[in-house]
Amino acid sequence: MTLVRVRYAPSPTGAPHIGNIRTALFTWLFARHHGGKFIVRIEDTDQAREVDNGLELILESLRWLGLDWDEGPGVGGPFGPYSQSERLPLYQKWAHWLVEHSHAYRCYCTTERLEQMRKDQEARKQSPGYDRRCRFMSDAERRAKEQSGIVPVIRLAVPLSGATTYHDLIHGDVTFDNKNIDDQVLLKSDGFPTYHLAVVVDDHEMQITHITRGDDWISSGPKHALLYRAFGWEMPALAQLPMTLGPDRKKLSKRHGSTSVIDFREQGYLPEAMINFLARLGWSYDDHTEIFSRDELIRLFDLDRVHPSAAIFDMEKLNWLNGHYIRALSTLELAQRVRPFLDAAGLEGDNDVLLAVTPLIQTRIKTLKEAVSLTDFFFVERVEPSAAQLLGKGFGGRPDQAADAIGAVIDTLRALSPFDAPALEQALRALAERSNFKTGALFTLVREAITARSVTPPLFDTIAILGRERTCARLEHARRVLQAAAPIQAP
RNA sequence: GGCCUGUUCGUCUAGUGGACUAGGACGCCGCCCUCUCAAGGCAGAAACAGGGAUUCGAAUUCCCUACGGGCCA
Repeated sequence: MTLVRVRYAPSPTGAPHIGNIRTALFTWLFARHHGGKFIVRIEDTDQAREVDNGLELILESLRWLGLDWDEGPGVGGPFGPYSQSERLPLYQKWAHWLVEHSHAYRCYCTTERLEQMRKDQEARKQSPGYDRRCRFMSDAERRAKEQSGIVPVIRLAVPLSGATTYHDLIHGDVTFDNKNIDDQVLLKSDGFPTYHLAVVVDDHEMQITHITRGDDWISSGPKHALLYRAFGWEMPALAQLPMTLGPDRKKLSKRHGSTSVIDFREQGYLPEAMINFLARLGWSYDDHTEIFSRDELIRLFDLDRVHPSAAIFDMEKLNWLNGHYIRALSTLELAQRVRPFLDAAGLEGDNDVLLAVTPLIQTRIKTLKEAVSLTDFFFVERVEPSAAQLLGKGFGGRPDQAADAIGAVIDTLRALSPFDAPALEQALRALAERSNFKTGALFTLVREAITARSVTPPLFDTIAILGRERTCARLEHARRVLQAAAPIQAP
């Protein structure tokens, strides 16, 4: 069995989106499962669409997910260079080889002529495609064109009849009538190859054994099959993987909000959750397993269990998985991963406080970023609940009563020892009973007073971590807010 | 528009002619737990796109239609 060699071949046109990176994941898993090589090749021949830091965004995405590459940018390898822009002479050589062997020809048509042709075809409701005017030129005509200074493009000479079939590991045999295949441009007049030429030459030169790509390339397959045949090269196995669609069933794009992998990192998703989620989008192992570690995926993944139809990106399921992986972390690990998000929010978290708070939020957050809104009140000096917030439903029309309740809580806390969660719970429940407050109402009041939020970690743990002094200071402040809101008492 | 491709609960999927009263997961609904919110436990609703054909028997094979998607402009 020959060594598996597969490649991920992105264009540096921006941060890779989730569908694109899933193809990378499937490719990487396939390589690792079979003990083969995973190669990254940069398809940067379309200079117009390139983005400045495009390459860095690609590598950053791969690194974050832990998809390491054996050959490519930064690591080199025996088949370099790994950027197509550095391989132009190679494409030119093979393009001319094709012309010499009559599998391709020079085309001198101007863009104006091609546009006119296209318009005519449209007007006549014909399917668009090059009309092959330059394919059957006499040598004299050709020489005249050359002498007039026109720089030709090189086009593939597609057989005029018959059909081309290629095999796809996901879709089976795919057949196209040759009459429906365009005489595709292979080499542009500026000497740059088109995708079709470059991908075939590179995959062959780099000894790729399996081509993996999105199935939006299905209709380009015959051109590639024809090229392999013309060159006399063996075509690699082909697996055209299903697309990822947005909730509206359209090809995933920026229109669907944050779709780049980097965005997900910034929103607080874990790479292990992302990998698990992406792997299960279009692939399954059996009828019940949902959670897969990276090692399990490497062991179990193969192309034969990839589903052929497109999959819709399901944010809810990602959230669930992310929550699952967050819950599986140790306290220390979770605290370490949360820290950068606190920093980004401008909260200087005391380390001991963070470590104490982390277990309280572990089952309550689905993303690391959510830790910020759930814990920020621990890391600021004071909070500012409004009177309306404090009163809530429990003390609806009675600010005076609420203020008295807070006073009683302060007295209780001042006298309490030890100042820990069980003691706090016991004392405050006793207070509620003796003062005829509903526990829910009292606890909600205290919660709002010390956090200015209606959703928080468990109250007694929160108070214990906040400490007696800060808790009482916040309660005093809340009492003043309530007193200010209370109607003037009759003398 | 032409060509190609796909179609099992809302979503991701299991299913390769009889074990299917179609299984699991997310989500949803209800109950339990409960200081809020989660997590957790239990229970529930929810799908073979439609029509033909093959077969004793079809989610599973074939054909047609419909719909979705992609590519070419």
